[in-house]
Amino acid sequence: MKYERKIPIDLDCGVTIYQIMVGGKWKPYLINCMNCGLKRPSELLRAIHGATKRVLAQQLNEMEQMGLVTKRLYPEMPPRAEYELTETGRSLIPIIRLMDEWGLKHSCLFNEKGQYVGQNHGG
Amino acid sequence: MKYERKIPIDLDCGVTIYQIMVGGKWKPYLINCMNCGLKRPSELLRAIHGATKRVLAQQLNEMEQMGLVTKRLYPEMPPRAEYELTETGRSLIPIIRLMDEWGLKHSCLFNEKGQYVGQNHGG
DNA sequence: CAGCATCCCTCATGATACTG
DNA sequence: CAGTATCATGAGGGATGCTG
Repeated sequence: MKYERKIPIDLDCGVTIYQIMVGGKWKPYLINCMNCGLKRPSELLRAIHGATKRVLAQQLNEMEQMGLVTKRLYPEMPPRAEYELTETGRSLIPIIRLMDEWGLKHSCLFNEKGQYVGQNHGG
Repeated sequence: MKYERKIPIDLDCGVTIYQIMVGGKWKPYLINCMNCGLKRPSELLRAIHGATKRVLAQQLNEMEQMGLVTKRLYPEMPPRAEYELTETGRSLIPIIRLMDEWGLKHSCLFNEKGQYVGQNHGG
């Protein structure tokens, strides 16, 4: 098994489990993108601005090992791959949806450069 | 040079905002702990196993700047401080609760050492 | 197009010590 | 007890190149 933890985790704490399984920087975005069905890596790469194909592939691998996504590889040329959320993966959608909603509700605290400005009703 | 602050953040993506504001390793735990009311740093330190007071203080500072907690410092000796969730901070509780529930539901995928084992080979 | 290996930088965090 | 500065580290992930 490739996925090992050096530090023993606290199994009583669901947040810890969650962070291990969905903690990667891009996993929420990946889950979001795959919400609407099968996705190819190139699609995901285009959709998720700022990520490289290396990280996406890596995180997709982790998610596959964790049982969050399934992978289908077609033996064609050029190759084609498709990823899809498993039921477990889909069960994360509501959480990520909440996160997204919460974030959007507070996006007014940031300026166009993405810097935190706090209350910006000053004019 | 080549490595600049990668963030211009995507304000259209709530997940990004969320990760900026609540992305620290210990912030969910802190929020959880403060759910039941005022908390002193020493309490939080005892409650959150594995964290050092340095990180907790740091993340509490960030959370205060972000408007997630308020801090009350008593000019006593020895000093006393109390942290409390703001309304914004409390609005995160449902999300963290969901994360916790989700994680607990899948904690069976890990063994006692916190290593991922996939299918739980029962008892 | 998909996947992996390599190099190496950055950042958050851990450890420790000091101040008030 | 609370808070901060300093130093060390290691894991994540950005950039690039090769393979089929």
